[in-house]
Amino acid sequence: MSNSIDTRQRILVSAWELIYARSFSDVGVQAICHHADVNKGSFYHFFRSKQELVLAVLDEFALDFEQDLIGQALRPELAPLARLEQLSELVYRFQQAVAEVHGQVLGCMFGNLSAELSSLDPEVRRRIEGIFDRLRERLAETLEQAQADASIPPIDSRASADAMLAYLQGLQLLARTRNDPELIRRLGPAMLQLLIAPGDG
Amino acid sequence: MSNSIDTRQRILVSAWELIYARSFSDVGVQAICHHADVNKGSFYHFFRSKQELVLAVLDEFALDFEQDLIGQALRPELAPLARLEQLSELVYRFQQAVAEVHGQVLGCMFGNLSAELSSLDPEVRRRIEGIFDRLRERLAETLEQAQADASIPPIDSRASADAMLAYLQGLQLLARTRNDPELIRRLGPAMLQLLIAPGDG
DNA sequence: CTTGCTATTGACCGGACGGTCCAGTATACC
DNA sequence: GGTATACTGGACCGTCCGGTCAATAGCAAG
Repeated sequence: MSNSIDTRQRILVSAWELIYARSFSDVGVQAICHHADVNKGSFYHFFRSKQELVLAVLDEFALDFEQDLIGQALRPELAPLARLEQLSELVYRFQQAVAEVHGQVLGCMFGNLSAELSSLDPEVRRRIEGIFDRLRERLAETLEQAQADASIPPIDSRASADAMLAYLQGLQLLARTRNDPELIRRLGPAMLQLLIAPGDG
Repeated sequence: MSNSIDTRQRILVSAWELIYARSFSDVGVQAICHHADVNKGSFYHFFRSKQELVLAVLDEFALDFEQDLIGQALRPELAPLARLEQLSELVYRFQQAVAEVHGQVLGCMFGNLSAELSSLDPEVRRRIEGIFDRLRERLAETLEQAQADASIPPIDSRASADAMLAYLQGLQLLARTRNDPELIRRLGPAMLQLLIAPGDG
């Protein structure tokens, strides 16, 4: 039992690592099993299909991801705007570390999967949409707090959060395309300029 | 001879359409041939491999893409900032039209391919990097003209162009993930707020 | 009419794919 | 101990993959 949970977890971690480094289509079930030191029969004991696996991977690591984000950037003890600066810095450091390990900037796992699979698998698309929605809400809360203490003028916080989310995604995609994490360091802070005036939404 | 050029072109167009609607990995050579009404042997007469095909597709449609962009948005008769607004509007209209035809927002072909293949095929990554670089230069020129007529304060035009490019990519990716083209219409214009001060680059 | 090149056909290849099956093993509860 | 259940091992399946090949057709030049 304790071993079986571990097996399932090893599969999830292996899938995450391989798919992030390559792509969903490029990584076969066989390769995931081999990397996790598990047999195919076990794989299909825990997951009905490859598509169900990727859904489980998304659920699993979206949680970790949000925890990291809240723990390291969106910390309540920081001033609201400082949290956003910290977020951009965190994205940079993460991409930079990934690039050192893999020899390639890999961008955002969720963004990559969305680009690859959104038009092929509606369920995958919806999961990633959910992840982005929750992140948007966190950003919007932060922006509302910044408005409350008058650090920024009144804005449409949801729209602004969307703009910032899009910008961060775009930066990571561009950094991946250029294979240059420094782009994020230089341009990330401009995220704070993406405040959207309220009204016409 | 005239027929053979046509065959090659049909393959390119089919590949473009299918890969854009699905993904590179999901579309087989067989499917492309069938869609183009061409035999596999002919395919491999014109292209050494599937990877060479995708490079040819990128070269072919990057040109069309730039022509469209210059013809419809970056028109010299418009004021510099109006060109940028037009660009965002053009992106919106394109994604909206695609969504109507396909029933799904598909985002930017180049961004999608970069997300899927950048870590798998360095040559593909480099091509898309080149496409983005040329677009960046166009944006930077426009921003310099806006500075020249004092529409905007002095900025780092290359950095600002990168930021705007990233933002547009991010918007398209988010629109794809949400399957909602209206996001681009609402948030696109904020692109103009992404001016990066000169100096610390 | 022949030569030579380009374009086309479609059968064919080995291998990898996602997925199935089931016998065997470990574990937990009675 | 017995028995149900969760898990593992690994052979096996049909299908599709990217890619090859030899034969052929079309055509221009001599």
